Amino acid sequence: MRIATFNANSIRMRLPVILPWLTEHSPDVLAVQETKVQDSDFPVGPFAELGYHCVFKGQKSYNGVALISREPLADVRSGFNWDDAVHSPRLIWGRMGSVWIINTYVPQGRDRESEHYAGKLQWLRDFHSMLQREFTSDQLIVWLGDLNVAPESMDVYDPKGLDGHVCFNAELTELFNAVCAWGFHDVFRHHRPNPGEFSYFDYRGATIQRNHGWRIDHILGTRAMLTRSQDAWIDLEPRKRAEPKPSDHTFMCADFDV
DNA sequence: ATGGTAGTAGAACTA
Repeated sequence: MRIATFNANSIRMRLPVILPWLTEHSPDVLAVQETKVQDSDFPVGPFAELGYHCVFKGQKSYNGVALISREPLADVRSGFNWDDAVHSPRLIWGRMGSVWIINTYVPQGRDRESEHYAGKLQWLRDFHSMLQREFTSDQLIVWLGDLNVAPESMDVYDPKGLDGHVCFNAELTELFNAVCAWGFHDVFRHHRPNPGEFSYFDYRGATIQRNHGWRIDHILGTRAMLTRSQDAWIDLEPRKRAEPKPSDHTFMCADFDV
């Protein structure tokens, strides 16, 4: 089973990137964040032509998540509570056979002093509660998406200069590790232990050429998924190209013997 | 360099 994640920064603008990538890499499931489209306007047709099914929860302009899969997903839910209007465009999950796929777009937080950062921390606590309520850690579960957390110093290009950022600080790391202690392991890092591997590069400042990136997109798995994982990688090619226009994030992908 | 770029909007906002 091949599972991938991609923050599209508008799924409609990114169709020329996503559709060829699906054809080339044939993931069983692609989790997308920042679709930036309300459900009535989601571009299901182009994915159907490639044989992919879509479930999604979005809104105008901001946020929005989707799961794009070869086979239809079962037991699809979004938000912390079914169809919750506030949280749904950031959380959608479903089941593919015995494997649960949880796709999240964790709030970025804007700045440390804002209520948005406090909301980010609360969002992670609510997510933790959802895990405890809905799942057990002995299940086959993948948690992936744009988590807006760089867990370790090696996950940012300048750990000294960026320390304290809303996506890279000790308080956030502690909370993130507490959520992961429920039962999630870093599948990407397990297979790629070396520094310098990033999934996000700011549009501003030729960051991709200098490898000035962040690893804030993640593929995590319960112990049972980690032991079944075979490989994981980041595909930088779509971010490097000028055309078709890239997202500021790129694809992370993992293979599992399931 | 409190800048820079991109997307959604159709002026600011979010990232």
